[in-house]
Amino acid sequence: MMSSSSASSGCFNPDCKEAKPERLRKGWRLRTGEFTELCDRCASAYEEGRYCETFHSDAAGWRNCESCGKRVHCGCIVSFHAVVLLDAGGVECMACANKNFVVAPNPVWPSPLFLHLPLPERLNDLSVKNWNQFAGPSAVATQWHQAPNLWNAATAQTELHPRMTYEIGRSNGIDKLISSERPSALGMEKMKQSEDPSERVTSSNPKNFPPERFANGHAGINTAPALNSFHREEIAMDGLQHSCRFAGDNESVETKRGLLAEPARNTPAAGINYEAHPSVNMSVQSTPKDDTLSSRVGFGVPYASPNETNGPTKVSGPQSQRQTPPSAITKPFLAGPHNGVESTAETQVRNGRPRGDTRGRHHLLPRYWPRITDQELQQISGDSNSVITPLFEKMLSASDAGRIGRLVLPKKCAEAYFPSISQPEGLPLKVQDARGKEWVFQFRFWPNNNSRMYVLEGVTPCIQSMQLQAGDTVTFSRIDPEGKLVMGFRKASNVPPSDQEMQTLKSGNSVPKNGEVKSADPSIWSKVDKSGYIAKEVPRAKASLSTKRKSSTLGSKSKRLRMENEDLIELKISWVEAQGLIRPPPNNFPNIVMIEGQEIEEYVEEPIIGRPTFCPINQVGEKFQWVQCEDCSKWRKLPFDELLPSRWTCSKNSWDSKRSTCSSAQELTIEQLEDLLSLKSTGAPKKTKAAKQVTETVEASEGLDTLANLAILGEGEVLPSSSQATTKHPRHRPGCSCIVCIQPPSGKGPKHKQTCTCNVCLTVKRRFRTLMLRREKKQSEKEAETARKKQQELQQPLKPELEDDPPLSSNTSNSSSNPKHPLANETVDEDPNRKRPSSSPLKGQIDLNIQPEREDETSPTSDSCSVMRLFRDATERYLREQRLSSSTGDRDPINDQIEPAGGGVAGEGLDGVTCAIGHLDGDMDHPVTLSMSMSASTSATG
DNA sequence: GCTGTGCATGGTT
DNA sequence: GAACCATGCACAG
Repeated sequence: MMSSSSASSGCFNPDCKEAKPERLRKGWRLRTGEFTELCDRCASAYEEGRYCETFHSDAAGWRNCESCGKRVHCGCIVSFHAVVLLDAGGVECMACANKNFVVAPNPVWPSPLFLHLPLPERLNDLSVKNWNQFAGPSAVATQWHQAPNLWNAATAQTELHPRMTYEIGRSNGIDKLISSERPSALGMEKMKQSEDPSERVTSSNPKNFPPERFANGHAGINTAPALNSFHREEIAMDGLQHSCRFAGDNESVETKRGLLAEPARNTPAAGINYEAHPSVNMSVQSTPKDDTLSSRVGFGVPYASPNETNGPTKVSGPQSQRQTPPSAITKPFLAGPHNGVESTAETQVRNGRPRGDTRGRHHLLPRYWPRITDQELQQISGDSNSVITPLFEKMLSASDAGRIGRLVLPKKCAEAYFPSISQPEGLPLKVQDARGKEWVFQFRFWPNNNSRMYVLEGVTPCIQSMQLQAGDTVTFSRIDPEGKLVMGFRKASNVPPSDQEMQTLKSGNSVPKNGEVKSADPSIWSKVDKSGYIAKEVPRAKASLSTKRKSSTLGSKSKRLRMENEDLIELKISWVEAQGLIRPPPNNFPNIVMIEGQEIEEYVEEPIIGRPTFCPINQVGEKFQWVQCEDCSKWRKLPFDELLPSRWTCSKNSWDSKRSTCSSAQELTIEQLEDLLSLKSTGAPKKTKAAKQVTETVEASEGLDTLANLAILGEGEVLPSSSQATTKHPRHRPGCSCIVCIQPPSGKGPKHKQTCTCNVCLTVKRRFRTLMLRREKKQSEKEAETARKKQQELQQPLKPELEDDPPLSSNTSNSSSNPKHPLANETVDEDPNRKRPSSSPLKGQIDLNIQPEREDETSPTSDSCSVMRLFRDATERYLREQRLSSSTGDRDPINDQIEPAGGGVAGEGLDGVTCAIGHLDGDMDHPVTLSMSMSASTSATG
């Protein structure tokens, strides 16, 4: 093909005989970005779609439309947009493609409308993105080296086959919208007349989709999952042409702007974007001048069918494309070496930076593929006409969600979708949240192992405002035409399982393991990941599975995700909660079976997984239930007999229209909430027969009680578990008041003071009192007598250092043989490797900031044993505290109440443990039996 | 002693 | 085995 320059004085068409046309008209755009100049005759032929039959009639590449049989040329750039490559091979003319697409939307089909755009328009429309993210002046000077990457960003989404599959499957997906909006069999002329045919293709708001939308159009494309790889190829090629156009000419930026999409002009920082756009950096060298796009574009997956070897692009086979990760399709010309065509040298030149920099080479890991839903798109875009281009997502780690305020960005994502930064200081980056609020983060990196570690700093306010926690997912999208970065989020409970995770489910990793709870319906198996957290709801499977996936590969040396005691606490809670979640189907009553001492309800029919509620009875004997909104965590009052879905939100509150939105105030006061929470231990959910039957002992270890107990028992000591909110139990809900969640990572953050009156503290304190009173009530005379004797023995001062290994020599000596000395037994059972911090600074007080410490050796396969040990440890600590308290005389009234029964307390606590985990000794008065049992467990565990 | 920062470490992919 | 990345941790303010 001739270069445009060669045609500067004559018709670009080499077959044109008219050497000196009177005037030249613009034809198709060249890869350099310029337009061909054609004589009137050729231009008319081009515009009327007769160019190929006029000038290429003898050329190769003619084929017949599979539908109408019409002879169509598909062997040149001119005809490129007039045909569609079929999945099964062959081609269709655009008219037929339109018809067929409407009749039977092919999710992997291109947008005929888009393809119908006259090439120049398409080229224009597919202009580079305007990124106007920079918040500071420094940003102005910063170039977005990522033209390819941006293209990737733009096109990647459509390559996300998992996402595509997901969206296509949606009944209200955009593909549906597309097909419904797409006029049938629009002729080329009609299409040409369309102000913006693309809007019918891509706009989620077709009626008012501004024409410029498509100008930044990959976003729109991205929201149209039905667009197939062919479409993407078009985009990619056009993108290439665009890039080449910028690279190939020396026009000023202003001139370039003229060729760029209009909308950017409307954006305040458009200049920045254009100027900074990496396209400018691209080199002519990257634009070979072949006639066949495919040969130059070099799609990563060469999948031309034999029938299409003479086709214009050799880029059919969208199936294979769909199987490629996000960047695959654009990578060939955008990102470098993966296409097998583009040389490293080319890439280096093109990107204007050393190839050592891996920018653009973003084979994003699947876990970063955005799985944004329509709902989320809607959430982000609101009612505006914005087009969202999901870029990537990331599940928040504990570090990300912690108070440090640093969100670690996946390197490839950062390099692909964020501006290029050369200095570690990085750039301020404006990011808009889903509510439209704009945040400015510092996008920067740290050198790390000859690489970079990208972070967004200062995200804490944003994270907090979105009430995000570890395990939740943030999504980064670009909103067009503004070109803004948008940070959406998805709570862990809303995460649809990814393909990967579904596969994980199917794989051996999904084999129910210890602690896994299974409902009758395998599809809604509740999961206990290694964190011990049971996925209470089906949609929560992802987070759980994700964690599980991580955990599944953990070696025994993994300290990060090793099952820790806090998880075990949760495991315990979850068992009970799981009972409460599962409800028998209507008119069915479960059988109670004993499995390892634990009462399990056995359902003949599938149980119902419902949302746990609290069902108190008010003063007039009226029963109702309280349920917590999944989204806002507010409690709503509902009729008692309503069976609620596992995911219940305020919007489903049809019983109280005043409180049917999350914005409406909570009916409960804090005090009432306390009562409500406490009710959980006494009132229990509707069901939980097992919990009812084991009453107090289970109560003592149930849910918040457990936490309260541990907090109490720890009394300032550090439990052998980390309290860091890590990804290992990422699915605490907003407002979760567990000890884990109220403690920021690394133990940093505000501590709860003893005088703190927050819900958590109040509840813990109140539970403490309740439990202590309860225990006191249960003590028998004999126990009391025994305890008093023991107490007398314990009156001897304890050396602080001996706390790590309680001496009790008199007991230790006979602990193994004397079942009447549980404390001694515990001493023997003490794990010598267990790290014990020094004594608590809060003697005799409730340490609300209890920070469990990691257990050094915990077998993931011995959950129940570990639970036992955990409780044993907790009890043990409590006893030690009691002893200290006794010896120092620093007693609080509550402790005094139970002090005489130190052993009894231990026994009861242990009994509680026993009961909870199914090692019923049957004799609550003989904790020693339990202790021995624990000993065995511990040894087995260790 | 707390917090923020920057880098190091080591588990995971 | 390299790259990635979650987290640890030393250090400075």
